[in-house]
Amino acid sequence: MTEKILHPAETIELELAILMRRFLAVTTTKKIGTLDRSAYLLLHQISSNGSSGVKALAEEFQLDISTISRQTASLEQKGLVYRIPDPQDGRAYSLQITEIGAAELASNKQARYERVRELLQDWSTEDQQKFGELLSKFNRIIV
Amino acid sequence: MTEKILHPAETIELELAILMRRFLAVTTTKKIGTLDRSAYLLLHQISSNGSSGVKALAEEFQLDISTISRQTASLEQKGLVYRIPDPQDGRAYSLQITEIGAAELASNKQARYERVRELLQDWSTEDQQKFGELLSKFNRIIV
DNA sequence: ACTATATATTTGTATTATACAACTATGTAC
DNA sequence: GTACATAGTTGTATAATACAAATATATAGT
Repeated sequence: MTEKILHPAETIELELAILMRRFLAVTTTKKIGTLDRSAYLLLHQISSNGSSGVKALAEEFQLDISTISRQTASLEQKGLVYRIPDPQDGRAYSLQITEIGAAELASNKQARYERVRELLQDWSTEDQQKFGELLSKFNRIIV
Repeated sequence: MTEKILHPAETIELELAILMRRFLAVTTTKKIGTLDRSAYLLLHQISSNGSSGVKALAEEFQLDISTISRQTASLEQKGLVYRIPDPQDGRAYSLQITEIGAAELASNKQARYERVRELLQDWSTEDQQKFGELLSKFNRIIV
């Protein structure tokens, strides 16, 4: 078996594709917790970066405004967020997390965290730290 | 701003979710090359791990057999793979990549690779290598 | 050899996440 | 005040998926 030696970027490209596939499969079927992918990140964003409107969220996640509009409507309908009309602009409003929303987010975060921690149990602390760092760094460049 | 200090696994959990979101957005809209996510990985798998049937591919990717069945049918219809009936079993067959398929795969791989290389241009070689390594390692544990 | 069961694959149907386009309501500029 | 711009919603289409039903072939038990 003559394994071709890959340039790091080739490895990363392929492994990213594989990671996507796996992760997508997992989060589509056996979803961890009660929040789906979009709900989890929306709540996280609203919770940690303060309230914001549909447009800003759409930009943050690079999704269509209509998509975010539906997703936030769903969150609102479930009582996880509520809207505050923008006093300056009658068309706009901003979203804030409710107590229930914050609790849901926290418990989901915990469940996901534990799942990852379990997966990483055999990794050295250095590798865990480095992986976190590099992922963050990578996320900041793929705008 | 009192930033909470995160355990590495918490960072990784969150950054993975963000990565998914971004990557998904990118590969859904501005798709690189002519192959979609599933086609790219299917071709890669068939090309590098030899021919296999729908069932094996479904297991590999943890997707439903019906999903793979449609995806491979689409690949076949585009002339990227062809089927060989299994001589032992009249129900089964295996898939092999065609010349066109191999060419498509190679050019897509190249385009994706270049995109990643561009993104990583400011990273040190060590970080690139380490990131590739850790991604591979992580992929192997999220079965 | 016959019948029941298991297996590989396909096809039908529903769901979900998404984008784009059309629409509504409100704001801004000339 | 009229025209244009903007925030958000709703209608519609598409793609990827899962689950269930169907088809064809294989295997096991009698």
